[in-house]
Amino acid sequence: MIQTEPAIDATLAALADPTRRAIVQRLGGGDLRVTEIAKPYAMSLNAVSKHIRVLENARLIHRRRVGREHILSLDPRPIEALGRWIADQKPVWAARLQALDALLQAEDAAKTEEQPHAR
Amino acid sequence: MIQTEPAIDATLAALADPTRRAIVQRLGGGDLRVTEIAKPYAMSLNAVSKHIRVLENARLIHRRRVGREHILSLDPRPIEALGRWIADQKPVWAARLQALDALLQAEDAAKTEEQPHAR
DNA sequence: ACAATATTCAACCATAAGGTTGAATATAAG
DNA sequence: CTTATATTCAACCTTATGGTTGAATATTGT
Repeated sequence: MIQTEPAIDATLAALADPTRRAIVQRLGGGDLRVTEIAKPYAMSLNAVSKHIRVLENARLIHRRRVGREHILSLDPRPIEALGRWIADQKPVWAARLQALDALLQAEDAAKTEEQPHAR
Repeated sequence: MIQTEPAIDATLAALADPTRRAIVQRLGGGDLRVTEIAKPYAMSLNAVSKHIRVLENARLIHRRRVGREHILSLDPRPIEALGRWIADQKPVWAARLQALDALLQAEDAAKTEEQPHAR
């Protein structure tokens, strides 16, 4: 049964961009305004604004308006959900890891064999 | 210091697609050939072949040719690395979660207040 | 040798993603 | 009231993504 979890889709897609992942990390240290978030980046404020919007749609950050400033807070819950998804798979993977190890060793051996006492 | 981890980029981007995530999950049960992987999907074999290529480039699966068949094995290590990345952030987020809880409660209260003893 | 099977390559298409610039909006400060 | 600040909206551009179809390649079975 092929399960499609749309929430995790958004989380993964949002985190796949390095700029956005950096923003998430910075927000781990505390709330920031849009302009503050944008400061370290070479790109335009508008581009950062868009990234923020993506993170917001993925429910990774939460926006609260205080006057003209928009203050962003990190909401770690979707990432924790992702962590749980990964943790859940772990037992399944134990067997795969072992099989893979054997496989890779065998391949390396074969590759070495390929050029017999290479000059 | 804004750290950019290109390996994690690829892992996240590869997993962000539901088809690819399903493939990863199926491979958790054991190795499969390309055609076998493609079977449950409505899309063309070619499309699946492309997805497989993406997973391969992200080092999430490993391909071994046996005659005309290409046998794919899951390599869970990049996902485990992702799990570690998430686990590493966890302590940082504890504080954020608390702050967020308070914030959301306050907002709900404000929203309820907005319509005083709504009819 | 020939046909069938397993898979990729190549070209193409539509839409999404990430970026830009310039104008609009909302609030704050002089 | 006027100006400055914070932020988004809108339009546009380029490149990436996910999909298609048709042909090519490699291997296996008859």
